[in-house]
Amino acid sequence: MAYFRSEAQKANFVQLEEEILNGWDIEKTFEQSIARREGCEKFVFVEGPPTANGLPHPGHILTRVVKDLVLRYKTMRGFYVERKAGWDTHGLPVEIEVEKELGTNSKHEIEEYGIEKFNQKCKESVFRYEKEWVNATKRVGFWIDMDSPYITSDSGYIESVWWSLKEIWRRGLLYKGHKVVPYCPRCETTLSSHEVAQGYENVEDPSIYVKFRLKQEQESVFMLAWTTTPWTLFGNIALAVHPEHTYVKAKVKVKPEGGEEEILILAEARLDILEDEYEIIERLRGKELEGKEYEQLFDVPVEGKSHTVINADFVTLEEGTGVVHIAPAFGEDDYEVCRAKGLGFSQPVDSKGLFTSEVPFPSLEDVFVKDADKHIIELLEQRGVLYKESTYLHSYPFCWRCGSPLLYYARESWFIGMKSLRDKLLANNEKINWYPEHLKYGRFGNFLENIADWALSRERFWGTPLNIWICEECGAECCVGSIEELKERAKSSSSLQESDANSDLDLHRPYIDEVVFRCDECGGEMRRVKDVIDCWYDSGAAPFAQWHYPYENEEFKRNFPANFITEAIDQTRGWFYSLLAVSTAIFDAPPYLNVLSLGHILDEKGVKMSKSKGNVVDITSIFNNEGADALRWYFFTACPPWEDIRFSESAIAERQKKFLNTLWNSYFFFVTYATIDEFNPKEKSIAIEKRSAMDRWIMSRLNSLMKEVIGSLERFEIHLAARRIEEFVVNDLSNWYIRRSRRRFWIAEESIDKDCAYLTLYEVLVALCKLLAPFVPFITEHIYQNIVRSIFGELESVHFCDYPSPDESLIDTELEDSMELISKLVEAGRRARSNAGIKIRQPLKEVVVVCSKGKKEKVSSLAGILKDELNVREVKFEDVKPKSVTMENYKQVEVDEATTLFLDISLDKRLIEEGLVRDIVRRIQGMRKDLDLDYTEKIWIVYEGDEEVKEAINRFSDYICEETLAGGIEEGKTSGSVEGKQIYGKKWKIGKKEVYLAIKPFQIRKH
RNA sequence: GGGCUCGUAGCUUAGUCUGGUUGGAGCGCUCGGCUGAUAACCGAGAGGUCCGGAGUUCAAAUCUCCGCGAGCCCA
Repeated sequence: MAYFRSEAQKANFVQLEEEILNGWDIEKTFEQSIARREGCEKFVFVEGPPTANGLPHPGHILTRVVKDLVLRYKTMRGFYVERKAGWDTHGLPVEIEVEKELGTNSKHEIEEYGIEKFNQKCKESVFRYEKEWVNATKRVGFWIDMDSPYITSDSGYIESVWWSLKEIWRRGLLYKGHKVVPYCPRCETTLSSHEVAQGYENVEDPSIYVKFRLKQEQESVFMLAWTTTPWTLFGNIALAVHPEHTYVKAKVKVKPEGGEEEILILAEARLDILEDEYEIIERLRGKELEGKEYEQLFDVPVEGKSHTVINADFVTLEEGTGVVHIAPAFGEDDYEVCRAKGLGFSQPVDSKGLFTSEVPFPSLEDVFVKDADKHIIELLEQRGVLYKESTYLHSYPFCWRCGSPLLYYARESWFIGMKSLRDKLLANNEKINWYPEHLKYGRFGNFLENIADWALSRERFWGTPLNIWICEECGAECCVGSIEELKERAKSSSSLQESDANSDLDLHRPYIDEVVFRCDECGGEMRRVKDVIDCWYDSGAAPFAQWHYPYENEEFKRNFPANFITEAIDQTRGWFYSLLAVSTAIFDAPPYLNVLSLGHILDEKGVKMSKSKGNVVDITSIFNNEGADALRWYFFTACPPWEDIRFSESAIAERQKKFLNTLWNSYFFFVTYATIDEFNPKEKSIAIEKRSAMDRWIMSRLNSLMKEVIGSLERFEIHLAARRIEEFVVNDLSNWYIRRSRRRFWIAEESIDKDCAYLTLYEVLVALCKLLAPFVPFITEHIYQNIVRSIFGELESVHFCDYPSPDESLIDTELEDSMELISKLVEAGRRARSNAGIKIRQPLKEVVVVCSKGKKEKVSSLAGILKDELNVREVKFEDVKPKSVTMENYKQVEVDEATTLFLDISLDKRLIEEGLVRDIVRRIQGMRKDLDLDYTEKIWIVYEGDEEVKEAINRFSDYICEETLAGGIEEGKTSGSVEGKQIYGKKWKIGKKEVYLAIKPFQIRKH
């Protein structure tokens, strides 16, 4: 009886994977794999929620397989690893997709279309590709619970987010201010940085040097400033100089027409921009200029203090004059520095990018700012404050949708005061392990050091509504933290809509906008701030909001902080930050303890794969051609997980050929012979120490491998673990152990040695299967089902097993070293043969190894291997080269400094005869294969040849028959058929001899 | 413009932290061999400005600085 199912020599991985997926589905293997670990120590994972309004990209697949690897590994290591899927549903990216569909171009048009209908569209759009996501997730083998995911637009989720915002508000960390944002005046919307990055173009802008006259000076003294955006001069509030740089007062020799001699102040390092002759009359530090007042350029109303020289570290000397024109309405740094210095603000531009009536020139009113540059330059000239004018080539952002130049523009915004939490952020970051490590104090740490307040609000539609109500009468603020509180406070709860799916309230706009409160202070009406919040806050709240904390809090407490999260590097300032920011603000604790940052996927040419570049490889074709295991294995072995990875279908196919095929071949070899011999691992038990050196060697290698793999995985050095396994499979197992041990499996009779070989190979395959299960879950499951579950039924899946742990007592480093030396000697011997032009099939008399006594002792027990591999009758080890070893008869090859190998290349009649016999055997084997005979099928052989051939065959007929499974070999002319059975004959040329060989299958088969 | 990371053969990469034999593999290429794991394997060969330059050192792919190129993040 055969204990294993026979396999095809050539694996069909795709079909195999589909069968496994089906099996997992039926047996609920995923669910069971978690349930079986209930009560064990938890390993907490948080899924970074993707947005399903586009197709999954290879990069998404990469993060999914890395997550899967780690979670499967931890489960096998005995942890209880729950995995809740999540969907990110809010935000501008979603709105833009819908806008494209509707053809709308501005907020105004959306409002006309109707916020209710628009948000409904967004809600639908966000799950448009859910099916594709679910399919790809399952197909690649990512085990995650997609039946009860967290969804950021669910009322429960929003309620938790509201709770957290109220916590922040109560601590006085949620405030209203201005933020300078990239803004499209035509679409009347702010753009995310991602969108801005898409639209940079090189353009020529005016480059002008403007003179600002200092007050309270005897002579005409001007600060000389440089700008490429003349229109922002109407918003000028200050001039900034660097406190430490050296500035000069330069007396310009040429008098302007009708004017007096002028003195210009600029950085000494920028003096070469002056076109006229000058004389330096004074040098001073930037510090000394601070506080000087200057005359306003144009008469624009300003609230607060203004028009003084200030100090700022961001001033550089690489371009301009070292004096920077500051307009807080139009620049981020400008805004920040003015805020910090308590300066005023002026905004002479409306939300469409047109000058308002605050500009003291009727001709400019309602003119688009970018169109006004020329006119403004003329005005400056008329006033005599334009020093110099030219043009400047630089990159400037344009709206990727409509092509309008973007304006950096101050908008009213709600902020979370992250700056005040800076030290806590840094302290919590200390508790996090970053992989790779450099991110901790590098990109991420630097970012935290310079953290700015979080601009939380968005003047948009589809998002978590900002839960702040303001009294129209007295300005009192109120922040709502739960649905209960909302209902209580609402004047008329009839305006709250029931959503159709469940009876939860729909907390989105426009319904929530209708909810009006009565002010506790003055009895007036309180209305909600119209904004929604940044969707990054939504996902940053995932650790608690996915459990609806604090309204149902048991799960959260058990799942905080996370042990592990991973996403691509671009999330450093995205999700990795938003998680830490929210968690620090609310719990003052790190939300995750280990974070693995992944590289990006590049195409074959090393260019980042992106939709806009059109170089995205279609994942489904890989699933259908190479399969998920091949894809996974490629991702794991190609490079360290944190580096960018080049990706192409051919690279995956290559990896598959190398590794998966070899693994399959090893497994196929075992199953094939185990079936022939009816080997049953359950019935055999032989202690390792009783097995051969080869067996003990592979077991030692296996246990060393386990140690290294576990070590690497604990450090997320996935590539090292995977590459080590690949080396083991290809070099140690397939190319050495199995190749060397083949003959032990072929022996027909029962023998202890054969049992040892079977048991060893079986044990290695089973352990390897478990070791590989987190990496390539399909093929390992397939192998496990056939060779383990069918025999030892207790664990139904390889993914229920414990991860193999090394048995130190089986690691024999001395044996491993000896084998390595043997392998070196084999290589050297082959080199010698190759040099001498003698093929390996030709037996030779002896090989002499000259080496130290120590080496001899180490390897002499393994000399048989060397004898076989080199096809020599005898192997000798000597301390010094014997006299009999001469240059004429021996080929000499250096192995290492202290070891030399001499191969006897002299041939006698007997050796030549043996060589001939082996050639004949080889030809017959080839013919068996031509007929596609079963490995166990017996044959008859008939031959024809000269006397020498006859003699050789006669002498070695037993050997020939044994090797070729022949019942007999006889001389004779053959043609046509013998005993009615078709005969297969062929004329061969062996060396200079012609030999005719014919074979005929036996009637009776062994099976 | 700033920060971080990366740059080794036609391609994918090891080695870089901790300086020290002749920079090591795999794929591909050329030649030879082997053949019951066979779309596998073994041997030999061609192929390197270790991105460029400078410095430190007895000694630099490795350490330092300055460039160049790529990727990401931020302006």
